[in-house]
Amino acid sequence: MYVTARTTYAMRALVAMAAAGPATVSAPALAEAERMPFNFLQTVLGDLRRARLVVSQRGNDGGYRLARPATEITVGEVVRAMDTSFASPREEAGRPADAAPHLQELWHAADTALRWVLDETTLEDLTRRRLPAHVQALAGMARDAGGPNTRITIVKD
Amino acid sequence: MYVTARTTYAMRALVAMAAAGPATVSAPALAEAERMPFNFLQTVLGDLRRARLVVSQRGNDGGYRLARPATEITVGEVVRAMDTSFASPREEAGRPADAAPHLQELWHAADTALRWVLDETTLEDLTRRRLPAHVQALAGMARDAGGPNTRITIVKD
DNA sequence: TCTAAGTCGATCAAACATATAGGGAAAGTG
DNA sequence: CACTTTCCCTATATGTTTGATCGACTTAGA
Repeated sequence: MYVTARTTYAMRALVAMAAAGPATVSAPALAEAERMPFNFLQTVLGDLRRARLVVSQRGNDGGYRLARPATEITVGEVVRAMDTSFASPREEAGRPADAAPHLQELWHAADTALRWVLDETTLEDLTRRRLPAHVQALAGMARDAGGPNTRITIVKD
Repeated sequence: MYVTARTTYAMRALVAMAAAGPATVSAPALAEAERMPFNFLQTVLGDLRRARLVVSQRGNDGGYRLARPATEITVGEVVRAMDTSFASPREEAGRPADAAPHLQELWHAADTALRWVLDETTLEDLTRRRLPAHVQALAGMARDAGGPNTRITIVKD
């Protein structure tokens, strides 16, 4: 229940591409700018390409760029593409337990809450540094909550 | 980014205990009722005990019971106690990336959204089968969303 | 043709998730 | 006390994921 390094690397690379506009950005340039291990970043970029979130250009002056406008790529989409834990073999394990029939409903609610944030924030929002209003509000709540309580942390980066 | 089997086993066991009221429930009884692998459940119950969410009683007619009223134990608390992925070595990896300074804020918002669901639902809510209003609303959204879109699935069970 | 750059696949160690097994310790019961 | 029930702890096994590295191959442009 956390965002993996893979995913944050992917997000950072994508935001960098969004910032570069229509120009291609080479993998070495991305690794340099974001201080990511180059070889690892390459495999991440390969995943992004196969997920059709970016397109690549080989040869001299090649590199990567977004496959679609930054306004049309949501964070949720990226997370789903990168995080292999989705639809994992663990998924189909249990039948709905008799003693806790409402657990399903609760997990669905949590799922929806998460999508409410991640599927409504685009790469453009991140580059323009203007998150959707409700996302900003939630982030504000997190800041103000104060106390050093343990928390559910899907936070990463 | 999914709820582990450990956590759902824990939740199911806890809901069963909440339903049993002040009486103790033995590990074999829980394993039977919930169809969980007995040996594995034992290690889960040990974790719950060390997290002081349940208390145990040995000997004849012993077993486990909630350490506090079901109204005072939230799902978020249980998830935090069970999911070892929190505060993992992955946590401290990266400094806030230059190119994506708002990513942090976004993850915080997602975190808050999740807690908004999980920290406001208690074991009592689950046994009484009456989830908080906003949680019900979110669950409803999930049902109505319809389409066979891929989704962020922290759903498990 | 030369070469910079992306592409692909193999490999690897460490951690984690999901179990299974078994021996020991404690708390009641007869 | 002996006995049973039940919890307690630790070790082992297996498969998957994560994070990372390396090297050989292919493509596109100068």
